[in-house]
Amino acid sequence: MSIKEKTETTGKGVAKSSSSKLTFKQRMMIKREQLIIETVNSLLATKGYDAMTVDEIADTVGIAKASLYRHFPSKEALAVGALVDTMQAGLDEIDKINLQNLPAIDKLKAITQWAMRLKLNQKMPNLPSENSQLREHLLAHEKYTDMLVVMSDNLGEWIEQAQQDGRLNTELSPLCILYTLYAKACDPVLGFLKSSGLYSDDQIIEMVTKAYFDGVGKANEK
Amino acid sequence: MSIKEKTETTGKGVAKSSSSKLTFKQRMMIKREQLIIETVNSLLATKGYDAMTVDEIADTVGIAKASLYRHFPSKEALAVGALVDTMQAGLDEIDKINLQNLPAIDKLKAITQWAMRLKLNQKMPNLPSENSQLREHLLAHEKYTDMLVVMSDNLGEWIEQAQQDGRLNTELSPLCILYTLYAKACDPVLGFLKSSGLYSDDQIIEMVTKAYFDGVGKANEK
DNA sequence: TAACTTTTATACTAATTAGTATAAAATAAT
DNA sequence: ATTATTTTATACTAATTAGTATAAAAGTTA
Repeated sequence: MSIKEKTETTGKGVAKSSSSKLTFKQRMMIKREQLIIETVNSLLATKGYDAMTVDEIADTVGIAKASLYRHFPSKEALAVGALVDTMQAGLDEIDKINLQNLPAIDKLKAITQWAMRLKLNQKMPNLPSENSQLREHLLAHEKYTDMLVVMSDNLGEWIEQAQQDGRLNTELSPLCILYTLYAKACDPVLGFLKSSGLYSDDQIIEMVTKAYFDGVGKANEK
Repeated sequence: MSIKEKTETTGKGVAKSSSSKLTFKQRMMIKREQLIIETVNSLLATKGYDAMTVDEIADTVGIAKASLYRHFPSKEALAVGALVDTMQAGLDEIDKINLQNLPAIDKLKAITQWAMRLKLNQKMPNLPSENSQLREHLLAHEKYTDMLVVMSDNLGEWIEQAQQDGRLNTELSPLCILYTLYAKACDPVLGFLKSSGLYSDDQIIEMVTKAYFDGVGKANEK
């Protein structure tokens, strides 16, 4: 590889390189990297990290394994890349929601439903289990933890605002609400309801949203 | 092994053998099998099926691997055994709750909290992910699916009763409520809140119960 | 004590899989 | 057309791990 046109990718984001004009090759590189990330996310969503194999990723993307390792140096880097990508998508969505002038409670509903739709479409990677190697790596990955902090800060503001607006249960600590919100992104209920075949995706999202915000108990004589 | 005192175990439950009088050896066998199951459940709770190794199980229990394979013929059988055991514990708990004369809504709260406490104590095995081999095996295992049906029937009755009592949200289908209830048994929120170090187990259970039944939204001006 | 059974430690196998090496094929650039 | 670069297919390695074989040690029964 010649030095003068080093493509500088491997999950670090080609888009951020100095020159804003990209060569055709670089654009292809980005495109393929996106395809890889999507594939990994889908596999993480359906099989989980351990059961997902690198050969499988390469086959699904439709490139050789060697080419895969040209983008990402290891299986873990692939997974971290996918998780970072999903996190970035979440941050982008938060920005988008912030542009609209909604009450905080509706912002919270919007981001929750965005995450649930991702999960329903099997694009939301499963969280690595508590003792996994991946978990450690992820929490050691500065970019990821930074994004997590930014996201938590944003959501935290919404939560506190919604509580001040009297639209969120003030008996629950903001932290507790934050965590339950994150949990919606990996709620197995969505998959259960989907596989029952009784409901459309929209119906499922509506039901679970209602259950989450209004509770399953009867307090809803609005 | 002599035929006349074949111990007849490997997860099928020694207790059900013809003679009600058990030899010392048989009782030891049962005791050890319980220890194995507990260990597997704990490992399934913390690491998940894929990351759990058979050598690890043997080491943790404190017996040789060969002895482990005398009880269970495979790693999958170990996991299924553990899951069946947890399911049985749930059914037992349901029976216990049914003996008390509680309103259906309180029965539902009781079983939910029982499951959450198990999860908090890392005794609740993680559900196998959607595409896993284990999932298939589990759903092919008649005993397990039978138990699942019995449990669902029981919980379903409670749910419908609670709805008739006007204590459960009737806008949600019983199926939806059933699934959200099952999901509480593997809710990552419990682990998050615990690792925050801010709350006791009881506080966590109280918070999550409140969030679940009353909702995070503000409808609770009782 | 002697015969028998079970457990253990150890070492093995066979399969899987992350990651690498390499040479041929394909693609791009001059 | 020729040269340089990238991709691919293939085969390899080293590590892990489920499951088995075996012989010695421990324990049980007569």
